[in-house]
Amino acid sequence: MKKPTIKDVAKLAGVSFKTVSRVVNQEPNVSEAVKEKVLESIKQLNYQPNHTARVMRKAPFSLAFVYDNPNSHYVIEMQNGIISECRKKGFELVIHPTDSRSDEVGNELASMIGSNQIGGIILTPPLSENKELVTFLLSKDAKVVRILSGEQPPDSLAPVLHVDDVDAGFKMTQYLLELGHRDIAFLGFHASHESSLGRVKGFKNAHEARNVPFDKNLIIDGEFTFESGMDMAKQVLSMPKRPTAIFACNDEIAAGAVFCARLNDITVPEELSVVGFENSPFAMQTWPHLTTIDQPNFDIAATAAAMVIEMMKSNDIYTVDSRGFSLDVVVRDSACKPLLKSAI
Amino acid sequence: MKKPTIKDVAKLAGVSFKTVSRVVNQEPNVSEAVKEKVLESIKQLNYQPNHTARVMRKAPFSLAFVYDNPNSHYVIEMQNGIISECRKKGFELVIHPTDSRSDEVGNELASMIGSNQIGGIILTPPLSENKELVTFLLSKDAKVVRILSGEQPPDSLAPVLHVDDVDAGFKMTQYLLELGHRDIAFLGFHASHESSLGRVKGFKNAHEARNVPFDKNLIIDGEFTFESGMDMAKQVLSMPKRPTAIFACNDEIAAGAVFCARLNDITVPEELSVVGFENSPFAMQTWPHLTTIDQPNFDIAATAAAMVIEMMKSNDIYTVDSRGFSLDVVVRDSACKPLLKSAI
DNA sequence: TTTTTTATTGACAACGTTGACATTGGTTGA
DNA sequence: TCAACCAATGTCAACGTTGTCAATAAAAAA
Repeated sequence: MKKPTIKDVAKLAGVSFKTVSRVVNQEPNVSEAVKEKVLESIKQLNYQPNHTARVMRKAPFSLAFVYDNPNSHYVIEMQNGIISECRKKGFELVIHPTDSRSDEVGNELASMIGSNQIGGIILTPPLSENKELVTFLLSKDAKVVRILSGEQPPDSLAPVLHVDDVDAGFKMTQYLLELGHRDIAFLGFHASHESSLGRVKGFKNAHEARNVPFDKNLIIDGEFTFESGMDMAKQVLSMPKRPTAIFACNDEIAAGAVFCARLNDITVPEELSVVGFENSPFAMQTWPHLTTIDQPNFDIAATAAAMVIEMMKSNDIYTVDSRGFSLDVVVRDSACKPLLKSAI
Repeated sequence: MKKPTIKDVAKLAGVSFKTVSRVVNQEPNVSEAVKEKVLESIKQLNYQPNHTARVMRKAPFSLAFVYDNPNSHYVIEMQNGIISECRKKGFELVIHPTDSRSDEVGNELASMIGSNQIGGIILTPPLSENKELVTFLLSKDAKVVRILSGEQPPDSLAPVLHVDDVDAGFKMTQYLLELGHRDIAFLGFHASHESSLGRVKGFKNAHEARNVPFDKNLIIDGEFTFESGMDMAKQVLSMPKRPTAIFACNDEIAAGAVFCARLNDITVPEELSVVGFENSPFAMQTWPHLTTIDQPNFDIAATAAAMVIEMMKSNDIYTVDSRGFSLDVVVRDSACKPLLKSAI
């Protein structure tokens, strides 16, 4: 009981296999009668076009999602967004986690492209920041879409889905300033991490917009992890003039900061407001629930997938436009008005 | 500048394209001199075998990872394990999240198999518990490997990677009993959830093995979520005879329970020990860090992938053996000896 | 009616690879 | 010396599609 081919269908329907192909591909110029007969035979034999043969004659129907990110929540949300779009369009997704520091990324991807498996690629930070990589992939005839944080990149190599970190950092800082905080620490600055650069920039901008001076010493370097969050909070909380609020560069750092505050008998939010960034599950599993920034990862990813697919389908120079996404503050319970100084 | 084919290489090396094919596939009976010449040409042209054409002539080189699981950490660990194995063997992974309650799963997968994209399938709970589905997939000539929790299934349809929940539940309960707890609540029983059945069974067995009676009312039904964990803990903590320990069916429930205890001014672990299951990131981001059960997801997944690949390669009836994985208690800070009753 | 156009269908090659089999030339064993 | 063998290489069909172009029949225009 072998898999039926297009020829089996043709034989059963009493037409040439080319006609069947036409019906399957919904090409014009097939008479209603024949079309019906063919469809009937297809159903009867439970025929399914051989995807592989089809790819060989036409173009790849797969795209790759490339990431180097320890944050499983982020990855899954992105992945799900991409998959949902792929399903709709009949494309397949290949997952490609990688180490952005290794030189192999390019070669690995090139080999997938070269072997005709992959037609399009979705790049997330920090890989999407690597222009050399993008140029290289472009030279291999792949369609590339980048998801980028931080500031809008100046180049137009490939479409960008831009997550406006500067604006989000601004909004969040503004929120804290409006609550009355004047000494806000920023945890998780990372010079090589584009999105942290953007968030810091928004942080600074918000201060300037309100004419609130900010202390550079309150911008702390660190990783995007819980442990690092603890360390940084420790640094900040032992300062002579202890800040009244912490702007953590992501929720894990925030969770670490809350944890550290608790270890030092500092109550959150009464004595210390802590806000996060990302709206990951951690935000809801810390006490108090974290006020944070929500990032519509699913939608971003789905849009990215739609773009790549569009680019793969219309193979001409026609370029899809870049898009920006703005993020919003999700108010929960980890930030409130600061206590009066005298009360501390 | 088109992609070079095997014929281009052949022309350059001055041999027939079949010989090139032999070199590429490392077949025997090629003289050293010729082999060297061909390899040289391959390098020079940067030739890459066309994966698609290869699949068409031989068998699929892709396998699918099918899951229906809201837990991103679990999914990513599994996924990474599978991918790492796929990389080694030159296989490609297709991710297939799905809704286990829908009837479409079978059809979706059948369509991937039928179209020659997928040769093997890795099924996780609860899909792996669905014998009908497994039988159906088997009938479509797919290689299937199941990852199952709970008790060893009696059938031998397809190889199983069995996670020994009963044993793990036993170990954890034993740990609590040894600490001196006698009133232990079990949060997160779910009749349709195989692994919860296994964990409860281990829970009961441990009590019986030590001749400790247990109260059936302390086994609470609920979902595997933070919110549900809070609800269940609330139920249990308001009982007249409040338990001294909580065995949560996963870390999220445990985190919810800890949270709930805190809301009720019950200190963990002094007044209430709470243990989790899974060793997810949440376990380290709750205060105190959760004592929990570690599940080697990466290894399990990698083994599963190795099995499917083995089955795909050796296409005969030769069956890969099922395997069991035992889990261990990770002792952290959320459980300790119970206070004397008089002290409560 | 005859010619031209158009819609429908089919024959055949091509995609890039591997499998089955044929050919060549050299080595072995009687 | 010659048959038998074997290693090395080549020829050609096949995999299941789609693209190109030709052939037919029907409809429209002359």
